[in-house]
Parts: sequence; C-alpha cells; structure tokens
Amino acid sequence: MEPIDAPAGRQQRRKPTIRDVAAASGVSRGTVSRVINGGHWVSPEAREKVDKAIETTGYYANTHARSLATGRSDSVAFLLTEPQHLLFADPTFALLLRGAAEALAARRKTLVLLVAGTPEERENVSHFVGAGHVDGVLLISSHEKDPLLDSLIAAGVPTVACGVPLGHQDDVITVSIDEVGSARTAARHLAGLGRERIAMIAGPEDTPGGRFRVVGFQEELGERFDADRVERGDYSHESGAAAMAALLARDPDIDAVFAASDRMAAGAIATLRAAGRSVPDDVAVVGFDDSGLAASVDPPLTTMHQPFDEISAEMVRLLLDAIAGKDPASVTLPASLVTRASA
Amino acid sequence: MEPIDAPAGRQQRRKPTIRDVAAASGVSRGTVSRVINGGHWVSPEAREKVDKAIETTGYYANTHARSLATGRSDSVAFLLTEPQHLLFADPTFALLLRGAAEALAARRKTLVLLVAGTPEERENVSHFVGAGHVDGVLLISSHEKDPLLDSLIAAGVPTVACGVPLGHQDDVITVSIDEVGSARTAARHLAGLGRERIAMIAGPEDTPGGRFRVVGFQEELGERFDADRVERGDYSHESGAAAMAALLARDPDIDAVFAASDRMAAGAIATLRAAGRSVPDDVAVVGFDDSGLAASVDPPLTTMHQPFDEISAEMVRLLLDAIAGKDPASVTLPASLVTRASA
DNA sequence: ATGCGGAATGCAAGCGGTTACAATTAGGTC
DNA sequence: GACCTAATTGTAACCGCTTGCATTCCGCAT
Repeated sequence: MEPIDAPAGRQQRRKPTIRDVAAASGVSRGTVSRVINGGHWVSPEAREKVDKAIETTGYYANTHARSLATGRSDSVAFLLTEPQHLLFADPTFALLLRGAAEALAARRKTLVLLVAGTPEERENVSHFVGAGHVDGVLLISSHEKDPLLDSLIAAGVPTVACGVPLGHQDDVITVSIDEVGSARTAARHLAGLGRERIAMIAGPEDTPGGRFRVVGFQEELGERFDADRVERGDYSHESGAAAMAALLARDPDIDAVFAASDRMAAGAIATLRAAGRSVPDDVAVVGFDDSGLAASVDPPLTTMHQPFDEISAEMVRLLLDAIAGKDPASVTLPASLVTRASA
Repeated sequence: MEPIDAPAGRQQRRKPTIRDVAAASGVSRGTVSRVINGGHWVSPEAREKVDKAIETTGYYANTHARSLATGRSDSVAFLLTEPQHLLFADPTFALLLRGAAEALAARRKTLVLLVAGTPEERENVSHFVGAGHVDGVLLISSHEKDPLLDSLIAAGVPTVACGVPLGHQDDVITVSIDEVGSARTAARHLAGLGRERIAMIAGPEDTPGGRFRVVGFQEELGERFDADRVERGDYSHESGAAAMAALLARDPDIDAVFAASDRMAAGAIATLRAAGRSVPDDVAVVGFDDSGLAASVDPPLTTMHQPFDEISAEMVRLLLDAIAGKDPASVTLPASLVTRASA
C-alpha cells in the first residue's frame, strides 16, 4: 500500500526530500545541497534547474536532518532564570522577548523558550543546553552569581546576558544600559525641577540595576544625598507602594521620588495619593523602564526609557557572532528621559 | 589527531553517543535505545548495566538524531498571529505563555515561540510548521477567519486554539472561557449593586470575546439593555479611555461600566477621574481578565478572573492528546468574579 | 528427544541532510 | 597535442538514533 497516492485528505503525501529535488532536476543530491547552502561551486544552469525543482516539488529542508549532519541547531534559547511569577509579571520581559523573537526570525533562527525557575527545571535546562540542543543562550537574569550561568560557561555554550550579572563582568558577553548614567539623568531632572528632598526607591541589591542606579543617584545629588531617603523594593507595584509608605513615614516632606521601575513608581503614586499628596505638584515621580505601563498610569509617568528593541537586537547580534566564533565585546546602551506628567 | 584526548579546556571531548553507552555496557545499540525508550523488552540485568553506563558516560540523547529517526520533534509551537505590538503589550499573553511553558516543560516538550505578524513572517511560519518542525501548534489568536489557521488545518498539523476563532468552531480544537456566562456574571454583579444605567466597553467585533461578552451582557440586562450604552475598544488602555469618554458624552448619568479587559477598565477609570466621577461611588467599574494589572489599578479592579493557568494547561493537554492521535474535544472553562474595590 | 512459543537481543536499514574526496570536463599554455 | 589548473559534479561516508526482522536461548508440553 503505497502511501504516496493515498486517497486525498487522510494521509498527506510524503514530504519531498532532497532526493526528489535531485531527481526532478537531474543532478545529484550533493549539488542540490550546495545550491541550498548558498550555491557556491555550482554552475548557473544547475542552480537554476535546482531552484525550479525546489519550486515545483515544494521542497523544504528538514532541520533535524540538517542539524544532525552539521552539528548546529540553528536555534537559540531565551532563558529565564527567575521564578516564573516574577518575570512574567514584568512587562519588560515581554518587550525583551518580542525584540529577540523579531531579530531571530529575521536571521531565520528559532527561538526556544526555556524557564529555569525550580531546581528541577534548572537541572533539565542545564542538560538540555549542555547537550547542544541550542546553539546559544540569551540569558535573562540579573541576579548575582547564577550557578546556571557558571554551568553554561563551563559547558562552553555561547551566552549573552542582559544586564551585567554581578560577579560575571568578565566572563560573559553582556548587553546592558548605562545604569549609573541613567540614574544621574533622572536625578538631575528632579533636581532641575527645583526639588530639594529627593528620595529613591531602588531595586534589589543583588541586581545590577538595584546597585548601580543608587550609585548614579548618589553621584548626581552629591551633598544633598541622604541615605535615609533610599528604600529598596523588588521592582513590583506592591513593593513600590510599601517603600513609599516607609519613605513618607521617615520624611513627610519628600518632594520627589525616583523609582527604579515603572511598576514601583505606580505603587508609589498610589501610596502618595492615599496619603493626600498630589503628583506631580506635591511630589514629583520619575520611573524607570518606560514599559507599556508608564503611559497609562495616572498621571502618565516621566521615566527613563530603556531601549528594549535595541537591547534585544544587540543581544541577538552578539550571540550570533559568538556562535559564529567571533569574540564580540559587550555593549552598553544609553537610556533616555521621557517626560510625561509625573515629573 | 584524536580529539578525544585534546588538551583540556579548548575542545571539550566529543559527547558520548549511544555507541559509547553500548560499548560501556556490553550490549548492542538497539538494546540501549530500548532502555532509553521505556525499557520494554529488555532484561532487568541489561537495563541495569545500561543505566549504569549512561550514568558514568554522562550520555544524553541527541534530539536531532532522534527526531530524524522518529519523525517527531517533541516540540510545540506557541504561535502568535497578531501584530506583535498588540500581543506583547497585553499582560494576558505573558500569563498564557507562562502556563504553556510550565505545562510543556513538565511533559518534557520544547516550546518554540513563533510570531506571525507581517505577511513575510506568516509565510515563514507557515513553511516552518508545514515542514513538520514542530509536532503541533498552540494558537494564540482570536481574530476571525485566520488564513494561517486554514493552512495549518489543511496541512494537518495538530492545533489547539485559545478562544473560539470565529468561523472555525467546528474544525479546530479550542479552549475557551464561557464568554456569555461570564459577561452575565459581571452584569449581574453590577445590577445587584443597584446600578441602573450600566454601560459596556466591548472588544473588537471580530473576536469571540468582543462578540459574545456583549451577548451575555445583553441577556442579563434584558429590558434594561440599551445599545447606546455600548462602545467598542481594542482591549487597550487608550481605547478604554476613549470609549468611556464617548459613553459619558452620550449619557452623563452612567453609574456603572463593564469593560471587556482590565486595560480598558483602567483607561475608563482614568477618563472617569478626569471627568470628576469617583469610582466606585459615582460609577462602578468591572473589568475582565484579572491580569496583574487589576490589583494595581487605583482603585483595585473588580474583574472577571480568567483562569489562565488552567487554560494553558488544558491547551497543552489537548494538543499532546491530539498529537498522540486521540481526538480530544474542545473545552470551555468558567470565569469567576473577583471582587475588589472598583465595584 | 523434538518441537514450540515467547522473551531478549543483535543486526542493519533507514531518517534526510552535509561534505570530503574523487572524477570529469573545459580552458588555456607551451 | 600534451599537460596543468580550476570549475563543476557525482559518490559515498558519516551524523546519532530508532525499529522491523532475524536470531538465539529458554522452559515446557508432547
């Protein structure tokens, strides 16, 4: 029972292989393969015949076979190492993912989503990546000293991280924004508005954003910096609200706040409103990220714009370079102030 | 120059293959393969020897080779068919993605992210999926008559859609919530609060959510339903704000609004606040989705909770069943009201 | 003893490509 | 016309794993 001509509908005819194309164009499989892979060392006539045969047969290369033969997979992992709920609640993650998906699709690479939250997942991911099922990894994690990162490095898997994982400054390629500089910009903006008692809601100390934005903030404020006016959150709305409450309790006369994420800024605004302060009149607020959230908060947030599209595009570019054997240098991108109503 | 014992560091030793395991355990490759795939038809002693050899060699199966031999890929596509900016701005997408990633990882399947926004991307995706590079597709798209869906169906690729794509009720497996019922629940809640002039901000007419939630809303309100108090948005914040403004212009005395997404509800609240109405005192607002946003809006949203975890888990379950050749039936899940401060 | 059925295992033919190498051909050069 | 080079193409050996089939080895009923 030849399935080739099975009654229509049920079993679709066997997919055309490189043999079929070779037969249809009267050349050998080797030549077809050469045409597919750039057409070098192939005569124009042969190339044309093959192209036509590919067209008529509807041939499409089998990636598994190709991967088996070449050792490449033409796919890249987008690896999340935070507990899932944290990352997926963060709008910036979607932005990064979108950019990466776009950039990879343009280069005809496949994006495999990997989540390494639980220890078990980490173990599986480590195996999966170590086994070479992907050519490289886009690492989305900013926390300090990630053992998973260590294992990736040890396994020699090309990796590009987003943000500079603390403790890995030198042994991994990274794409990050100028944390210190952008924090300075935010602080300068607030100071330029004539605000005197400027507070900050920072991120976790074990993340680069949490650490270096405080540094920039302090640098810019100089003498006027007051460590009592710095609280830390975990980038979430609730933590921003809580931090703002703590700040207010300590100094009711605060007239400006720089939050290290838009979500914390939104939380802070909620607390301020509840405390009877108006934004931006009583207290000016600057956020960070310029995620989708920023424009829809009331009042719309003045915030530091992170160029997520560029970040992800750069990550992809560097990763593909690394996979190709080049040794690309890390990249730092600037963030820019977007002025809306909150400050 | 045997690379096997290359100087440490540079070239990591060749990965162990099934041959190495076979050699190490003194059985044939076939037997090793059988052990790996469930261990049927293998004696306990052989199995033990093989297991031990796998352990000591650090063997890990090559998925490409396996896929080539079996014709399966053990991977599934998470396919987005909306223009990217829409989907990635939507917090519900991240929730769905998270659930799918989790459920798939638990079944040891790989999640491949595919975006089919532009015509070119659609073409590529169609090829990619049609070529059998994934075993099935989780389709995230609710718009009417998607030609991509047609091509998937035509190609015979197992597909599970989220929501009931209009015009495809019968030819594709779906997981959806009870749109009509949940809209009724929302409307009933508002009516139960004693509100009399209840408006609705609906979604696009070519999405099931956009169509059937209005149906439920109307059914529940019965006589009191007034078509003039229905506006449509596209689920975004801005569209919600605009719709609310239109509604208010038409009837300033509206005392309740049911929005078909949390984002539109948040937009509506912004408009209401700007118009001097208080929420929920002057106008009660009910949203839809219970996305992360809901709790952080001011006031926190009363909303219809979509069980995203269940939805994605069911999608995965049905898809894997379909891939396994079963013929699973579509599923409809209930949404439940979550009461917070806005209504 | 002989024959039989089933469990366990080995054997080897693919799966669909890539690519090193050999073979063939054409174009010059002396 | 012999000889060399370079361009093109064919050949076939893998890549690592699965699986149908043949084979071997049992225990046990005839």
